[in-house]
Amino acid sequence: MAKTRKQPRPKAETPKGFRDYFGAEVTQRAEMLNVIAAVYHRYGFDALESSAVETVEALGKFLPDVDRPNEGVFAWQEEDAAWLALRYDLTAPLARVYAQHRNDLPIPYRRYAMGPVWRNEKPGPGRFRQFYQCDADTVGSASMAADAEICAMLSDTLEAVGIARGDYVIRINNRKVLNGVMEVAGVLDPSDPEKFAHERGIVLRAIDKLDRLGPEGVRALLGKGREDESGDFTKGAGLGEDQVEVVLSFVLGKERIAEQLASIAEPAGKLNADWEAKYRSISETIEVGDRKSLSVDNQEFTNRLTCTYLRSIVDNSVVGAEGVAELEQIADLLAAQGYGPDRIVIDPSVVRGLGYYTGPVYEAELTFEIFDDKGRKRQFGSVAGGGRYDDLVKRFTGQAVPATGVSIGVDRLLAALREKGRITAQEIGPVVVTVMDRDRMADYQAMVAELRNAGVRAEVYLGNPKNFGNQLKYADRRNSPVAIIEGGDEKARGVVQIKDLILGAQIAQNATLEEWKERPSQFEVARGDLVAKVREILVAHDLGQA
RNA sequence: GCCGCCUUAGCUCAGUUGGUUAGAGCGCCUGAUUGUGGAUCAGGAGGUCCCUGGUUCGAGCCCAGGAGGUGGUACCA
Repeated sequence: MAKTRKQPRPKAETPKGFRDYFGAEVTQRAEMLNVIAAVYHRYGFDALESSAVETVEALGKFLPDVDRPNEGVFAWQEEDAAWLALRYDLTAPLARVYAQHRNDLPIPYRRYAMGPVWRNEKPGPGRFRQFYQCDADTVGSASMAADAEICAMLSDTLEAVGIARGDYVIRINNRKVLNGVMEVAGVLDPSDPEKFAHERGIVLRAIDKLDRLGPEGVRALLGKGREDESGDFTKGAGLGEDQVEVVLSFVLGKERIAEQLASIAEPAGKLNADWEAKYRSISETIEVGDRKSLSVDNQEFTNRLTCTYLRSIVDNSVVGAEGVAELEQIADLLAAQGYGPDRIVIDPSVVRGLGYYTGPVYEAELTFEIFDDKGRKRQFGSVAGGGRYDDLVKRFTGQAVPATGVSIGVDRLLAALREKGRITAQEIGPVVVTVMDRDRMADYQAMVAELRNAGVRAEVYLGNPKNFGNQLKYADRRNSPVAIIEGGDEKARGVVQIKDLILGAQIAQNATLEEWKERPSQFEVARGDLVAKVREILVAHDLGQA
């Protein structure tokens, strides 16, 4: 016989950056998507499910001067030479859908969308190449009310999925204010927008890193550059000291205001008298840094204060002043609905993705502390973000269409809730009906059918029934709450044994072998009472409805 | 992309100046118990020491290159 060449076995592995999701991970995500969608829907947004594949052209991801798409997208070339790609977010597809169907869609068009997106990037801890997003956007409204509404909705959504008020904060900034600051700092010339574009990029990225690098790190990046611990040098924006100071006074606005509140003896020279009078009155009644202790009136005041402060910086810039006015509008609209700075706060250090945003930008951050396996403190970054992008649809239609929206990173949010202990990845298994007599399988199937009809998750043990112990081990591994036993004995007497596995585990914690062998967690009931007893146990463990 | 660290059993990790047959804990399997999971006890299986080459009488250990992982940094529509 000819030797058949052994084919090398394929290695069973998930490609790097991807992962498999099991049991509770899948159901919990689906549940979370439902909760989020329900809030979006309640706010008047319509569902939209668009194609997962887009033309690279529609995504706008062709590299400049090259006929190849941007790395970072999963793309491939069709035989007719067209490039297709997996979507990398849900916003670009929305712009395409809106442009394509605009004659049939209401204006404004409000839609929500959810699903996986793909990015061909270096994966990191908690960063995958496929992940779920859940977006809501309003296309065709330039009103700040649209932006304020998105922020309010984001707040509601986070609380709906189980993030307690005070465990998160939504921070708002405005790209126009940022541009105003750039103008004042001399890195943006309104008459020549292209000039200093490179420097502005560095400045924006530097601001984005305030969290990680601190004020001094940002200062270095704004100036000559910064060397990190590994000796790697990052070139800075090369700003002069005065310029750096302007940007920093902006970015650190939140802290500066707090400082000023703390020391009434050192009022800020730049701020006007009106402001001083107000802050004098509130600084006597609040603990600085403890936002929760502010009364509602004063909370509202915090955002006003920030606006006043920002205006003092960008006073000489037209777009800057416009941006501040927009922020004020949003803050007022939110305050009128009762969303104060304990939930939504104006924070000049928010920059966000830099790309297509043209006005207000928002970011939701979780504020509770979590610890990793090694006990180190870790911070959860942002779990949601968004903003106004008034130019995205224009790429298709040539007409400016204002739009604003938000995107929630569902997987990160889930991970956060798990780490917080709000939900456990452990899934409760089904009730397991054990098989004592192989030829009475029909009896066992009948039991399981009764349980299922009563709405109880249940299954018959389908493995090799020879070793009875293994059946209970199986139930244990499945994290089953209850096991059912009906041997010849019980059958003859018309009863069944019902084993409360959760109670059993609890008893075993500190029971002797003898006590355990007594089987205090096992109950004998009449065959007819099977379903009732099982439900009773489930209810006792808070696992089912009565 | 750049810099550092790491790679030994399913998992977490020991492993002496380079020396015979490479270890532990946990997990897994079997039995004590063919009708009782998680406890206890006894036993057992499980290894390309990341790969390739080099030095050496001899390499898990030393050297070179490569791969993979990880941390930092950069980029991220």
